[in-house]
Parts: sequence; C-alpha cells; structure tokens
Amino acid sequence: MSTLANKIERYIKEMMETAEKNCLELKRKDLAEVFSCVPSQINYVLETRFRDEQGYHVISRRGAGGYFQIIRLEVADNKEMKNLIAAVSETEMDFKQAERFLGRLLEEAVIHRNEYMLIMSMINHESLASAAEAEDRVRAAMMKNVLITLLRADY
Amino acid sequence: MSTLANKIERYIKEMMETAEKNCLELKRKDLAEVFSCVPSQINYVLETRFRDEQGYHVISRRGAGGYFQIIRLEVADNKEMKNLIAAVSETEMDFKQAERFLGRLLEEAVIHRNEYMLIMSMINHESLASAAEAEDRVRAAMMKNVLITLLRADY
DNA sequence: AGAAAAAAGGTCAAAAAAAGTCAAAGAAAA
DNA sequence: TTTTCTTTGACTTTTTTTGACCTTTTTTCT
Repeated sequence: MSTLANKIERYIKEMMETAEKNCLELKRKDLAEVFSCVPSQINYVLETRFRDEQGYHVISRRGAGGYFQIIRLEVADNKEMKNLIAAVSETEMDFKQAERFLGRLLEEAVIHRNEYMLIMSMINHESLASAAEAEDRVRAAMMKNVLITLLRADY
Repeated sequence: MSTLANKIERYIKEMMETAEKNCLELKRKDLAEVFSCVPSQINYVLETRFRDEQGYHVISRRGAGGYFQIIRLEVADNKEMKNLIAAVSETEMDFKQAERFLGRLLEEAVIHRNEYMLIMSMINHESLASAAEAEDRVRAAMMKNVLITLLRADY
C-alpha cells in the first residue's frame, strides 16, 4: 500500500486535471480532514512533490479564511523555458534535484518514460560515484547537455 | 534440506513467474516475516541470487512505505549477454570505445537515433570533464547502467 | 478604535517506519 | 582443517508521520 503522502499527491494532481485550469485553491485544514491526518502532513507533500523544479508553484495566505494555491508552470511557456535553462546551467546538481527536474519533464511529456529511465540510470549515484567530490558538477554538466539535446531542432 | 536462502530464492522466482509480469514489488519486512528470519537475510538473497549479471535488477526505497522491486532482465538464457554485462561492469571506457559500442546498438536497432544522441551527449568529454582522472571509470559505470536499463523487461 | 479571541497556515524537531551495511558467529563443503 | 557460504544482529540512513509551538489575518466584543 502506497503512503499517505503519495495518496495526497495523486489526489491533488487529479484535482488539477479535473480543474482544467492551471491553478487550484485548497484549504489545508480541509484537505487534512479528507485524509484524516495532521495539517502539517499537507506541507510535507507540498514541499516534497510540488516544488518549483517540479513544475508547480505554491502560494498561501495565513489567518482566518486562509488557503493555498497550487499553480502549474508549463514548459511550453517561454519564460519557463528560460527558467529551465537557468536552473540546469547551475554548476552543481544533486541527485534529488535532478530527479525532481526530470520528473517534471516527464510529467509534461517533454521526455518519455524510456528516456526518463535511461537518463536517471546515467545520473544516479551509482553511475557517478567514482567522480567523488565532483559528482554534483558532473551531473549538472550532463543535465545541461541533456537539455541542449532535447532542444535541438533535429532531435 | 535446502538452505533458507534457497527457499527464499525459489519463492521469489515463483512469484515472478506467477505474476506473469516482469517486475515484482515486495516489502523486505513482510518477506522476512513469511520466512521468520531477520530482514537482512533478504538482502543476502538479493545480493547472491538476483544480481545484474544473473539477469535481475533490484531497486529499492527506504523509509516509511519502503519496498524493493525485482526486475527481470531480458538476458534469460543468453550467456553471452550476461558476460557482456559482467565485462562492462568492470572496465574503464574511453569515449571512442563507448561510441563504438553505442554505434553497434544503434545499428542493431536496440536503441534509436534520439536515444543515441541523448546518451552520447551525456557521456562525452564535456559532460564528464570535472570527473578528471575518473572520467573513464564514470563512463564505464554509466554504460553499464545504460545496458541494464535497455535490458529491463519493462523498458 | 483597540483588545481579545478565533481561525487559519507555517516551522521544526522528534518519533516511527522502513531499508541498508557490515562484521561476527555458525554451518557446510572441500 | 581450512575455506566458503549462510545466518544473525547491532548500528546506520532514508523517508514519512505527528505534534507542539509560532505567526498572520480576520472577527468579535467592549
């Protein structure tokens, strides 16, 4: 059985689909009630599954009548493309970052499942272990080249 | 009487058959309970009987909701393939060697043009430069993982 | 208007729930 | 009797879940 965090993630993503809009507004307390869990569990899900690198942006308001909004950032969007390139041109990238980033490309169908698996297998710690302290730098360079390749007109 | 390790091995392989799927997901703790042994016994079985060279690839996740997956590789009876995996696992590989290897995979239509481009962009010198003297070892590890991924029955 | 209460959401660290590692002890084989 | 293979358990690491305490915003009551 999948974890509670996974269920909440799926629930939110389904809602987003159904909404047929790129923005979803929810109340933390209500959502926690639906899953009968503590409210901070919702924050955990947002922090681990709905970060900017993953293609979602979250804003919230406290106080009575508070809420949070999840906005999906589309790669198709030109501005987002620039963000992507900027992100990937960072000099270091740990595995988790790369995974979130690739998860996003997969979700948005920029890459397909097989490409995802292939890339993941090449950037994982096992592959890069011999690089020692240079691991995150190598990964960043690889990710940059992946993006450049994906953007090539003849890909 | 056969050893416990052998029984667990048979049990897993039977499950794999029955599942009529190339991928099996299990919980280490549950399996240990079935055989009333310590959980690390399961790791022993996986390490000695389900290695890549033996035609199985294992992936796992720790933490609450953790599990492991055993994926069958399509090498089955193919001794040559198993040897190839073993060979690639050990070596260092410079760019030219990797290029020839990938070229063959492309010719034999194991991979397609896009995959070829993607992989090449990740193993080239530019990507791996920061690895310094470890470059060829990193490339070999990457190529091994590429091979494993391509052979995954669920690829 | 100002103060207090209520109604949210945020943070952080501890507890819980897995899985991994490694070395020592025991059993089997050579 | 060495050597190799198996079994066990103490300790580690990772991921999720929970709860106590904090901050912000609105509402209600003098």
